[in-house]
Amino acid sequence: MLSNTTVYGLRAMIHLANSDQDQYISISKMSEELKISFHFLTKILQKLTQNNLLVSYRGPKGGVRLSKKPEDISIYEIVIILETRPMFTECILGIPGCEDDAPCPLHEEWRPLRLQIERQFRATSLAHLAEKLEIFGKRLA
Amino acid sequence: MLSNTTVYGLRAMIHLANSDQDQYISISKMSEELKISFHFLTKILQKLTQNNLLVSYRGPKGGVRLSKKPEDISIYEIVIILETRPMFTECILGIPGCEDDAPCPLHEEWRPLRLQIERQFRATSLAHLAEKLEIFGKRLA
DNA sequence: TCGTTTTCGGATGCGCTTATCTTATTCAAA
DNA sequence: TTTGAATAAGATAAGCGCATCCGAAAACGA
Repeated sequence: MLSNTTVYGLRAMIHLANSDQDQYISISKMSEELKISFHFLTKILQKLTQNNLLVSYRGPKGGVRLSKKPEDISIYEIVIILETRPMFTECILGIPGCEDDAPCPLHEEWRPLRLQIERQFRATSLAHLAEKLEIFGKRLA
Repeated sequence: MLSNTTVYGLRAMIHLANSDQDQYISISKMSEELKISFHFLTKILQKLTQNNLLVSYRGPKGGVRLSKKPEDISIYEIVIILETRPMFTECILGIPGCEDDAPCPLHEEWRPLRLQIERQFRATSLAHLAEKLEIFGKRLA
């Protein structure tokens, strides 16, 4: 469903939303806590930084932090940046040009499901997920 | 969402449901009409044959045909056979051991969506899709 | 100014799915 | 019985996402 890259990015973002917003969090520390390869996580967070979801800072005491409040970041934004395929628009049979007025046989069944997934992703904020992490002790690794 | 293998398998099965059930359909002919590599399609249909969704016949006038009526084959069955990942049960954050009583932060949001996808896939038969193909002239390639 | 810490970004290697190729086997018709 | 048509199955290559590595640049502290 989601690529590894996206999954790692989501976990890292949830972790950041659950950390102190006023300081930069070191990528190496995060990679240890989330059990994600440091170099790989660096690559992923770079992409999120380039797309203005994160602010980075180099040097001692450096790291990354969220560019806006966790309430204002949806997991939809993260997925769109990290996922290479257009998962919220593509045809489930992979047929080029499949649209509402030129649909594949599965189009009518798939479209509402796809839309519902998109709505849920848009409606789910990092703050919401971080809160669950706090209250219910849910896991990221 | 679905692998290429599964997508090709689905298209071929819909095509078969839309063909004469009383004769074997040649894989080479099908590969031409669906614009799928012959050798690759062969591999996919072999797997469907091994899992008793198709019956094959070698030699002249050979090919494959559906093992039961198109009404009795759901796309769920096809996906389960061809998809390597357990897409109807796996955690969307890829966290091992994520379950109802040990959920990841996204678990509660994802579970109902996943279930709905599964229900839709179980409820959609090849006959239903083939009918659309007939009546509305929907495309497979 | 120098050394240390940390992110940045390009280059490289690995592994799995995808795709192709080749040989064997089966069956029907002439 | 021979020949050709067709699937079966294993071996092999290509492509891409995954993962790693390394040097460069930036920032801080001494």
